[in-house]
Amino acid sequence: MTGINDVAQAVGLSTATVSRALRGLPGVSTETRQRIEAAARELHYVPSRAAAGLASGHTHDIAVLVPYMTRWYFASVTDGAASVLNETGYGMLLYHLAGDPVARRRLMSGPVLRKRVDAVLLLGLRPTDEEADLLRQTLPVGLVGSQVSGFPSVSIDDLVAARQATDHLVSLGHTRIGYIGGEALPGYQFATPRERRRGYRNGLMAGGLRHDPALETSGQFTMAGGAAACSRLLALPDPPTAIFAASDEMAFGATQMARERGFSVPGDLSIVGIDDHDMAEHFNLTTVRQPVLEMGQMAARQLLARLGGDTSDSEVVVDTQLVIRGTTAPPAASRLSATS
Amino acid sequence: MTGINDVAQAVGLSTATVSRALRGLPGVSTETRQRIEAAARELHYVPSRAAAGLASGHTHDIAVLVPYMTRWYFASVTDGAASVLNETGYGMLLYHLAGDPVARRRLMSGPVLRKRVDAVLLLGLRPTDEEADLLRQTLPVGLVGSQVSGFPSVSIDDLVAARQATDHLVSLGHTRIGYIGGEALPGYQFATPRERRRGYRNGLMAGGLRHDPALETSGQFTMAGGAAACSRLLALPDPPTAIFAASDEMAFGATQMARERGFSVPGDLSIVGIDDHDMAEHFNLTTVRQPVLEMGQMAARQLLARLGGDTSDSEVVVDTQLVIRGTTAPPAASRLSATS
DNA sequence: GTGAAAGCGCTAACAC
DNA sequence: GTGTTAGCGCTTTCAC
Repeated sequence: MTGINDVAQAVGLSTATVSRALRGLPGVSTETRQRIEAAARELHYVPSRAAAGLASGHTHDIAVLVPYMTRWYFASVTDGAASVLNETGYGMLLYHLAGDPVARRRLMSGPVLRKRVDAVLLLGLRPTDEEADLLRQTLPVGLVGSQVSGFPSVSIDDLVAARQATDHLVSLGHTRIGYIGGEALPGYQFATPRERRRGYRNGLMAGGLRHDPALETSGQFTMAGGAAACSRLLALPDPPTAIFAASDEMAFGATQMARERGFSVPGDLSIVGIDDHDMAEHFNLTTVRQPVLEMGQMAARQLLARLGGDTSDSEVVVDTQLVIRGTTAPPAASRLSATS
Repeated sequence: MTGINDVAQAVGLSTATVSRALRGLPGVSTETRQRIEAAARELHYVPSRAAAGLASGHTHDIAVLVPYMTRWYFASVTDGAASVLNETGYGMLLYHLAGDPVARRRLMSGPVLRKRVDAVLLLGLRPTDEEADLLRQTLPVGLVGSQVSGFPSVSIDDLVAARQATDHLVSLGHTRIGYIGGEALPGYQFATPRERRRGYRNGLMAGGLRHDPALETSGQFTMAGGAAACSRLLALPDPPTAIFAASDEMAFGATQMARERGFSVPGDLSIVGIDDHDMAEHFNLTTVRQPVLEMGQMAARQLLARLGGDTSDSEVVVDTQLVIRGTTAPPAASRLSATS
């Protein structure tokens, strides 16, 4: 394996100059720099990360911690982050923080990550206060999908997004609007499920509608869960004419289940989701779009900027947008009265 | 940050002994080992990977290269690999080899990876002959989803899987069987699309059926693509009574499209996929199951075994299994004649 | 603008 | 069973 020494000898300069030249540091004449770059390319020189890291204290790696790997949202954010990290020469170490709280504690508790990466990106996960304190002192941390003061983050306003969905249904004239939500992973306090439910309730209130607890159900953020939840709602004595599902995957399940039960969507039942999932267009689903891939990219850039010395503590809240497709319409009753 | 020296001083031993003890190497008395472990824990000692790597030549990191991050198959394999890697103390460096062939070349071409990781896992990707030669000489390489002689791999037999699906339809009595396939990413020669199509054709032949090129179409391995492909097939003058889709995601799209067009599934049209996707049960889809998560785990273990000195060159082919659910049935015609 | 030299924090021979 | 001693291949002062 060719090392920095080989390059230095090839051009008849010191390793110090080669190091500076190759990293784009100032204090190297243009001509020298070019000679060095040429030689490095010629020799297929690739610096050793271990050596560079040991000497400089920087690993050029970023850890990304995810609670789920196969859910579209997390895979997409990860994808976005990976693209900018890889482009800028950073490695992305991916950790799946599944059920195991021991692993989480070990990872989150300072030294492990500190010795391994330059920064951490938490997707969806909300650090506990204790973890927040620990991390804050050891590493730059970025959040996606949740906001914690003192940490840079990229997220949507879940309350607003839920309002956009609910308001849409209200404005169509629906008065019995069901909700399919879900719980945070035990031990992982996402704020998202809570906020979206709050948005739903606020939306009802703003529309002058009564909040009926029977219309609130859980779909566990999965398609099958959404279907089951929809099934329960439709079996109610006085079923809803519209459903707001807190994620597109649940909305897909709900839509399909409704049709399977003989309900027309949106004829008998309107359904709106959140995400604008890859498959949402295919399902012709009305939803509230969040730019997931871009959020991953932004978060990565934000973190890199921090590593570059930027100290601005930005908590970016990106806009969500109602995308009206074919699963929402005025309730049957109002259409009848409109035509009568 | 506490280093190995601090631990050594705390117990009054040399760093060499501490290093041996903490890595579980032989030649340390049990009592000493325990004292060292206690001290290390007490001091929250975490070894520096950079230093260890520089000294030993091992990074304890594994690179995982994927062509798509958000597709269920790849996310699941990655998930499986991550779980075993993380458990064993290895880091998983994830690289998204999207469209960019330059990035691919750079990564695949020896030194970059060699200086960075102990081994590489290629998901779905098939190295070109040139890449294969380069990689073989620099690093242990594992493959998932494709087989290349000389590399350990974990895959299914795509030909067999496709036969299982096709044979199922044939045995139900279908004689006009459509195929929804797809192409490999340009520049990424997966064998999978080709093999599955071959299995389809072989299955027809084995069933004594004529192969009609008009019944073969592409769904690009996406749900929307599968829907479009189904639409095309159903618009044919003499449409198929059954469709084999080379992936569940395409099968989902096809199923939904068929129903949207007023076809009953499986009444008028049977549909079978491959994968046993998370959502397959929800769609009640008949499919050929491959144990995706487990394949990721196996591949990771295989690679770790290699790093541990195991030289057996195993090309594991895991069994696939027909899972009969509710989207396949005998063709309408045969049922009519059966009751008449 | 360039070079010399001292580490970074471990591991691996080799000695005892 | 344990200690000593060289490095691993870079980066980083500090000189010049």
